[in-house]
Amino acid sequence: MPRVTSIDIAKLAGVSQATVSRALRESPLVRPETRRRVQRIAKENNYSVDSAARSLRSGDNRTIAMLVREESGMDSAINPFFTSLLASIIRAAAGNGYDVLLSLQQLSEDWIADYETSNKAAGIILLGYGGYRDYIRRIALQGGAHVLTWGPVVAGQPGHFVGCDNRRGGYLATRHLLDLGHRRIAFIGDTSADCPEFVDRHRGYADALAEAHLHRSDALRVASPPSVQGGASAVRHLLQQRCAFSAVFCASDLIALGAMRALAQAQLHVPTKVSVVGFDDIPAAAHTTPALTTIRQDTTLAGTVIVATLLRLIAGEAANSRSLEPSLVVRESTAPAAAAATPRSAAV
Amino acid sequence: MPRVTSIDIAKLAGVSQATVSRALRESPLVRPETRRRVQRIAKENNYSVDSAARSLRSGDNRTIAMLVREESGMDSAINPFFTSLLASIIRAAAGNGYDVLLSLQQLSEDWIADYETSNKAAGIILLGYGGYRDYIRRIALQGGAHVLTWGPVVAGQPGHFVGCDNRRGGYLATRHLLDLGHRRIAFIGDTSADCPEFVDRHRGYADALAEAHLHRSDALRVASPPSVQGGASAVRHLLQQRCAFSAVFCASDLIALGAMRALAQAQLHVPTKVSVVGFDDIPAAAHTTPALTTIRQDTTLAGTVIVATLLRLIAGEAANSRSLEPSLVVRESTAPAAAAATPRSAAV
DNA sequence: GGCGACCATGAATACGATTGCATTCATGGC
DNA sequence: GCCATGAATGCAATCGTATTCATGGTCGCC
Repeated sequence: MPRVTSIDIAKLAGVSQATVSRALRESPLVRPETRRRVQRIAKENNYSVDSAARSLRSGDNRTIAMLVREESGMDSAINPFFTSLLASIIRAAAGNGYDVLLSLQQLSEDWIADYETSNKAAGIILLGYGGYRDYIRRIALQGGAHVLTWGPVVAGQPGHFVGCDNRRGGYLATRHLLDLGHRRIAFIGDTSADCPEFVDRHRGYADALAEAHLHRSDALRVASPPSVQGGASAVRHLLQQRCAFSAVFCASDLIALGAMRALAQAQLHVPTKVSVVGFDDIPAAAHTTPALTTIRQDTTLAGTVIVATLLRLIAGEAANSRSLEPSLVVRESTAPAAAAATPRSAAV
Repeated sequence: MPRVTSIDIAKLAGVSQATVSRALRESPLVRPETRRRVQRIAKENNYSVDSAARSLRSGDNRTIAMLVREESGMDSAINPFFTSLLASIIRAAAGNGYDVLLSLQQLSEDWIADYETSNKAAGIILLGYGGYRDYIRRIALQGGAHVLTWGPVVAGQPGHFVGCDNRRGGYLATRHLLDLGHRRIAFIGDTSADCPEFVDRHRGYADALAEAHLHRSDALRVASPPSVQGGASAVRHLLQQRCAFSAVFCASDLIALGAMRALAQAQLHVPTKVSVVGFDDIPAAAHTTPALTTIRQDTTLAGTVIVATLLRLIAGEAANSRSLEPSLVVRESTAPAAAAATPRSAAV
């Protein structure tokens, strides 16, 4: 069956096609009575404006594209933190009348062209591309596209960013452990440039240690991919090294989940023997046993800010990068340090 | 800056706009040499075809819309099983040259119109709408839209479905527990019409019990929302009732997570005191302590089948609903029944 | 050498809506 | 009684691309 067009509606309503268009866009130019009649007839005939035609003619596009980086090593699942963020972004976008196009393809030289240049989307959100500074810088300097990246805000860096204040988060986590009396606090997470978030979290960790006049030991710092497996093997590594520690700050909740699992397998009870703090506050964090103490990133707020900032960019207005404040959520995985019991003695 | 159009490229290449269009679409009508030159110039000038114009003129649309139902009670997170499915669908769609528009809005009378009638998408995938049979039936009978629903396949039901054979899954789970010697096996999950998946899983459970000539006790069946909290309170309820059981079949992994948590809190060790089986095989299932034995739904396959079926629908070809085979994944949360130790005696 | 076949290209049009401009009609002021 | 005013509507020109039809040139073949 052929598509119903505004011309058909015009005929049925006994008005011109122009009037139909105006009536459906709530234009004050058309008499309220006429407007309602046209709208009624349109609805009765199951008509709705062709978005391609509208977009072509009016030149405005009501969709934004979102590119989520796939952890190559991970099983096909999307990082749960991104899932929350993604949901919140979609909601915020919908609230502003925007649709969201979701893609998981690798960020490539052509990606921007494929989406914004081809007018599929009015703007682009990048999730998980914190490590692609150079690429993002190039795009930003080249101009022409509206790109917003979720990631650390660095002064002077070209491009637009919304992210969490990871350094502050790392500080809060470590400070919490220090306040509980812990002195030998391990840090698990990859601090290579691939993930600048983790670098900042480690900085916050170092800040807190320095503030407490504690020496930071390299033996207590274990690189790890941001996955459950990564966290588990990092803890195993730590135990093998027979390196004493009473607390672990994990650079992400997934790592923390793995760490808790490995600790349990080594008969090191959390939190009595070892305290664990994560980062992100993914939904699962509240449901582990024991429930995970962690640094919360408010994804609802983040989604709102991300969308608001991107829309400002699209509208051609000035938009600042913005760093969001994380907060400490104390649950069951942390407890005061027991003076005597060091993991070394407890470890097999 | 004004948009670069195919006319600009035509001028630069010294050919007509028609030739540009043809060259970029790899038309054999244009001489290979010319084609390459045009493509080069297009790339150099950062040009790409305006998708709105292309879609309007050619009448074909390369995006599909995906509507994911939000569990109203849940914290804003998307059900992790749907997350996996969603990722797999996006990948399959991309493999076929389709973009995916993701929406979380409530399914409403206008939703179809908003998306397919307005030509935003060529087809629609519904996730989590298994309970909306009536609505889906109406849409199917009304025709005009290409809708594919993830959910149980029911013979004679209008509309197109791809889903898991939940009854078979329920059977496999229960059968596994029976094989381990369990006789008092609880079922946790909502079996109201809201979630036909769960109804079928319960049927499979009943099948297995009947096959083993066991009497099915209503006391062992606890309704529960499909969430971690739901699973936890269901187990607490069961324990309060002082109803003996040595195994639990949970209608979803999230429920199972909650169940395991509640059992741990009640000092009932899994799997030595109580065995637990879940359903879905979400990523977290492999990382719990103990790791969860569960019924796997192959999301990668599901995504492929969903997209393939929908594309067939869009192409106007006949497409059958299809039921996918689930499989049992044995991990650590199930063990042979200990003849003596019934939870009743162990419960506080 | 002439004629049709064929290949590569260009000119022109249509997709369906938005919107500037023209038009109509009623009204009111002088 | 006539023109200026303004509200409501219609006309027609776009938006950028795909595609049909026409055209010019090349080639093969008798």
